[in-house]
Amino acid sequence: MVTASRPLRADAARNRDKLLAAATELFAERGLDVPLEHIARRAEVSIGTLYKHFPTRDDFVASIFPQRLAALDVIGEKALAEQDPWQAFAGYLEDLYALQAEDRGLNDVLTRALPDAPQVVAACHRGAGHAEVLIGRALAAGVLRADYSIADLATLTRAMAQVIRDSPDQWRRFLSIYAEGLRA
Amino acid sequence: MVTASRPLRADAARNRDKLLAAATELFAERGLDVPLEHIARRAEVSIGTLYKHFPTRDDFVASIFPQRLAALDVIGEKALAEQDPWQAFAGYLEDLYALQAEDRGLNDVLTRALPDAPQVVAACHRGAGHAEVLIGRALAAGVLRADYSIADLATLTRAMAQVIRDSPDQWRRFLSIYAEGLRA
DNA sequence: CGTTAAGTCGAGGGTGACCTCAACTTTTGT
DNA sequence: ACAAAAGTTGAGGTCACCCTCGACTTAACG
Repeated sequence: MVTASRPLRADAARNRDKLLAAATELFAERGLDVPLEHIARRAEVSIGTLYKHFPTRDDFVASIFPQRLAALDVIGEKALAEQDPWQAFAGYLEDLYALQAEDRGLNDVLTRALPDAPQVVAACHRGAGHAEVLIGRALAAGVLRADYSIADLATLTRAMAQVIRDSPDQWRRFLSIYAEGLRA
Repeated sequence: MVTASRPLRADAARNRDKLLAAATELFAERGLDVPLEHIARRAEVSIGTLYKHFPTRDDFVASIFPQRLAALDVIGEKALAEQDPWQAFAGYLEDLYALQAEDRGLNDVLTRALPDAPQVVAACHRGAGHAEVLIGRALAAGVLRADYSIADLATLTRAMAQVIRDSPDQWRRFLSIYAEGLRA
């Protein structure tokens, strides 16, 4: 079912872009819960227009985060390229949380129940896939505590989300302490 | 300035107790943000009566948490009585977060900006005092990483608050991993 | 140009939380 | 028993957010 609807009218395309830009900024600054009215205001567009283009909050998420989540793949590939299994895993964590720290919206996406946007879900699954390989390698090399699993990483991610929110200058230290506890 | 106001009328005292009971339950179940209307409803009292007795949310907190926070002193004393410095510190953490896990309201109190209730603030300071001694002892014994400080414990507490909320059955595991990273 | 489909606008209705206050009810003290 | 003081009540005002819809505006195309 190809949705080959007529292209947007010029003014509509412009407004859509302004909305997307505003939402991108505000999600990053304030998180996913920012009031939609704020987005409309920053885009200099009426609330009605916002709803025309993006009927639900998830429509914004679905339009914004797939490309943002591409960064997940980048750091995943980077980590897979690293030979030392511990360095690969630890570096991945560092990079992952650096991303979260930069973008409050990403922090929310990775923490809360996923929005029902297939592309977002897919990107997260790919990310989890990378993590699983990295954990597997580190386990095989005997450098990671033997009972570590992807579920622990999910827990850590939520914990880090909180730490990043509360004390953006402390998360690296917190992570490094935790990571010490991880070595075999 | 002694506020020797006349004692409460019988019905008023009864309502005050019902409100306190309801608030205690709901804070523990749902956290500090529970709507005041819910408290009134559970107490079977009108919203106006609630505001008569407790004009602000902090008035509830101030009436409820000092005794709840006495538990902090108990686990603090218990830890100070333990001879092995590592065991004392690690046991304290375990006990502290067990308290948090039992009571969503306590979790909130320990995590968020403190309510401006002097008794609550005082209890938290006493708790921090205990922790400071325990950290000092462990450092002196060389069993705790040399740069650990009370600020790290504050960070950990916020992280644990999140972990407890998201995965109440995982926090012990998470804590034990972190604690591994703490040993000297 | 003029028609018209597409798009924009914002007032306004809905919800849930906060808080107040004037009218009513109950306790208390004499 | 009664008056005054104390307490209770809930309707309703405020606010912030959600979302809709009918009247207006404008780009697109012949």
